[in-house]
Amino acid sequence: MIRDEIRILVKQALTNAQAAGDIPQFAAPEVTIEHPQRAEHGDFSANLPLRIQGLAKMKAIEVAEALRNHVPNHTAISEITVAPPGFLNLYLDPNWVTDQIATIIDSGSDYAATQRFAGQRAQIEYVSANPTGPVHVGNGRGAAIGSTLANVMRSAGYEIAEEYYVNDAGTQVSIFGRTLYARYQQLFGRDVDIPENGYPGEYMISIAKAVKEAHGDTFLRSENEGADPEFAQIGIGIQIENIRNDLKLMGVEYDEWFSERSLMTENGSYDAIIRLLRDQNFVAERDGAVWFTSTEVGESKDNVLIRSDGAPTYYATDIAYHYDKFIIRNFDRVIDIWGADHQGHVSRVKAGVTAVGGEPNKLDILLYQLVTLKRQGKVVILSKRAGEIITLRDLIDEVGADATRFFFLSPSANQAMDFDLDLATKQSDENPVYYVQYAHARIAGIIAKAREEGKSSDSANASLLSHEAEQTLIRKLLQLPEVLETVVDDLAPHHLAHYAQELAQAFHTFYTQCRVINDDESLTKARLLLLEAARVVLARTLTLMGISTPDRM
RNA sequence: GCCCCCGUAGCUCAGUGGACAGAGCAGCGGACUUCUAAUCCGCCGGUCGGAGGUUCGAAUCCUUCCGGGGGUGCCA
Repeated sequence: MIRDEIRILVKQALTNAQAAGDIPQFAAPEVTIEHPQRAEHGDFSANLPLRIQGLAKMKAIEVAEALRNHVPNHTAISEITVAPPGFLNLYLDPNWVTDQIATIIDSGSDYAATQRFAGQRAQIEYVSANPTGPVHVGNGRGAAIGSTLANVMRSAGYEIAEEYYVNDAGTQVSIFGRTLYARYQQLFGRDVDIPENGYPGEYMISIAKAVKEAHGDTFLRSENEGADPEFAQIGIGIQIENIRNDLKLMGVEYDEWFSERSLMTENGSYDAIIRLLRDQNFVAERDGAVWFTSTEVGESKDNVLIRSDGAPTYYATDIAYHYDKFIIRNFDRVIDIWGADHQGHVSRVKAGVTAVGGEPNKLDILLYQLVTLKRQGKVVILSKRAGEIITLRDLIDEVGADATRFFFLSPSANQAMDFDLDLATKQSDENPVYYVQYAHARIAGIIAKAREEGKSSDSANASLLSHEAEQTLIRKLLQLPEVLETVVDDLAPHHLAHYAQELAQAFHTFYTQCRVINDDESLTKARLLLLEAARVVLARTLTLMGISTPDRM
């Protein structure tokens, strides 16, 4: 990308200036190139002179002058200026800019893809909500972040496995099973109550009905007997299918639904990590429970692996799961995306991973802050225990999948988020996602009309595109590679949502100021060419976000 | 108590070492005989929570205080 080329030019300028004796010798720091806020400061700027003025024992402005004289020629750069207190400002050549349109169109749906991480396998685990109930709104945020990050990382060359960890073992599942069995018995006329800490939601009745439909009274036992152990798993299976369908509404589909139970059966990772921890004397028995003495590896406290009732904790199976990710499947990189309510779990999972032979620096745990729903300015309480919960499916029904994803994607992950249902529904015309999609629809409309009129971009002369709005739009198109790099390096997909709005804005401004189909045949051709490039980049941006690209609205 | 996240325009948020701090919404004023007005243009709006410090330069880094959220289970 052009920013990288400019970075090399500036670095070379320093080397040249030092070789020429205009700047003293010293080791060059990392060169950073940025976009100045103000257009009169150029397309790119380097603050290197300010950074090295101390090393050079020169005034920054003099360093800048010396550097400017030694920047190698490059077809993309038409002018370099020095600005106080010591910036080097670089201006793109308008003809080089218009030449890039063809490159963008040629790349098509691969535009801004790179091979930066080619050959590396990364696993991204996200949502992983308990299969004991519906996915709620907060899980939707994880879904939007995770699937977008997966898309963008794939475009950077990673081979990505998207995965949902199914907590189909443990305490919550047995409570689920007991609740479901009570509902199941009720369907056969028995007067039983759901357990005290059970799941009161209506959906449990639906699952019970589904079991009854598929299996009849097969699972009905005598009154004072508990349910068949398999019964809960059948219910869990049904609920997983519901979750899969709900997430699919948002365009989220996984490569793997990984069963927690399997770790303790055919997978074997659970036994493996217990053995590994024992072999290293990281295990102690206290109060009838088995503990990981994680204080020995720097944790603030020890953690239980096996409860006094013999059941493994979530923590133990999570270590086993990560053992599977790192040791069995040997991923080069693992990214877990969790809600901030799991924040206390981060450090001890890393400690566990380290203790069983994984490399904690290959594990990134991306936390997103919690989502609160607001309706009529009031917070809607979200709880599986409360009678009325708003599920992800409800939200998508109300708001639509595209707006849901865009809303979840817009704020940075570590910003707590209010999802204003009134804004997202009643005032949906003002929703930014429509602004972006409308730009795409407008482009599609013009291209279709041009085709009807027999006009095309064949043998267009792009250098005619000298209008300020045209140049601004093309320069914005050229920024997508930079945005994607930031998204991957910072694990911050929200930048894509902001870029999408900036891109749409550049287009709408162009649309207003520059009529595409006009009396000047060669200008029409050139602008149609620009439209094709804009469509490529806009579609690419929306597709990476998992948002549709309507041709009309 | 301790740990994590946040505090930027009336509201929702970008910006996390650079130039005069930005956008959307809201408010005010303009622009449709034109390829979609779900649009565009202009105006208004800020002690970047407070105070110290580091730096040529701080919304950004450090310290401390205040305020909001989350965590601190033999739940997940």
